[in-house]
Amino acid sequence: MKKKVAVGMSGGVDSSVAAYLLKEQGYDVIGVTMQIWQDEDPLAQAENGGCCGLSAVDDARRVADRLGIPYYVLNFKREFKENVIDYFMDEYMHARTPNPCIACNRYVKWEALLNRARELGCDYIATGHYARVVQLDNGRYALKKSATDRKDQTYALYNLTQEQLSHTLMPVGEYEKEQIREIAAKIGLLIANKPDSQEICFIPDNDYAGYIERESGKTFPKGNFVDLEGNVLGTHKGIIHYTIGQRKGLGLSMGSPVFVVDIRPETNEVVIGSNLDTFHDSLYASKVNLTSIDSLEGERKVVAKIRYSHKGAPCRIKMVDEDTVLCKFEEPVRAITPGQAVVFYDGDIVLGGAVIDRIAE
RNA sequence: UGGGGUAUCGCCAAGCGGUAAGGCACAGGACUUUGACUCCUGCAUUCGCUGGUUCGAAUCCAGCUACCCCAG
Repeated sequence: MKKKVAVGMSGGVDSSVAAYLLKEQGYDVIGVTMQIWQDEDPLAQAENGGCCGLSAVDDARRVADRLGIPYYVLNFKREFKENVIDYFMDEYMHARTPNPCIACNRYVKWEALLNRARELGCDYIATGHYARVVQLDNGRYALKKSATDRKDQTYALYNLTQEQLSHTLMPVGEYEKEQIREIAAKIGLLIANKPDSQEICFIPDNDYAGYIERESGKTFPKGNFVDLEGNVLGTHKGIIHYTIGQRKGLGLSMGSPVFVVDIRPETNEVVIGSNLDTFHDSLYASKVNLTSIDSLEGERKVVAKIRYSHKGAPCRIKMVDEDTVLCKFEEPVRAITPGQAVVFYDGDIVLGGAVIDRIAE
């Protein structure tokens, strides 16, 4: 009996080719698109081209027809609202910087989709991510970096559970992006040259601060920009507009570039410093999720990424209490940002990750 | 209202008679399944105002205006 797999199809190249590859590999494939957008206005939807996009359904359905697989649109609006949008807004309101894609992956693309897929009789779910899942000698399922250094999405997937990983297929992780586009073109998919998704999919105009104000109905008071000595440098637009390491949009003309080095919600201050002031060499992170190992004992040397596009930096990690890990870098890293994930790598394998709480001294 | 000084892009600032540097900010683009960072491009036909000298002035001269400092 063929194993049955539900492929999350966004209408993009990667997930479309993923469906094709799985079919070629002999799986019983069904295509599904997760309906997560909140706005029913077709005009607003047409604008949205991201991974969760709105041209998504048309494109995905066309691909499914082409591949000859069943296709369904599943409604995950509630799950997306509760686990991604609400979390996103709440983090910014607490002067932290969320990563909505990580939350979406864990709770919507995997948790919710896997449950629904099982109801449809599926053994696995699959996506078009550039990452691989492997089972290690210790029996655990781990994420492995994609075959190409140029595009690897394991960072955004670190928070998946063992249960989720054990029912996950990511065939695209074995290929280069160019190869995927070539395959798409070869099998006659119209979306072969569709641009990669980018930016926050549920905020089409990219004005996330305006979005938070509209959706929450709250306003966020102006406050002071201050330097590290406490001198007032100007007025900021409200704390939700800023993140650590930010340069643009401050409107501060200091003669040399200046950056956000801290955000203090208790005094409504945004602290400004030089580029050098954004570097620190250790951090505390909590909500630890381990993938390749059962538990983290003692100190361990790993490479850590502190944001999606970070190349990674060598460091030593150890647990300091039940759910907090201390990470000490060999060299200072730029803009350690509360709310962002820190993901630990042992070679190509994701050891685990956690959410950054604060800089450690 | 006696004397001295300064007035160049939103901010800082080169320029010193030969036809407006640069930095910051800002805008647009690239990059990017988060926010950022980074990179690329753009950004004063005009130099407080009005006259004058000169082939030619932001640069010299005169008057006016504004601000600053010292004397009051």
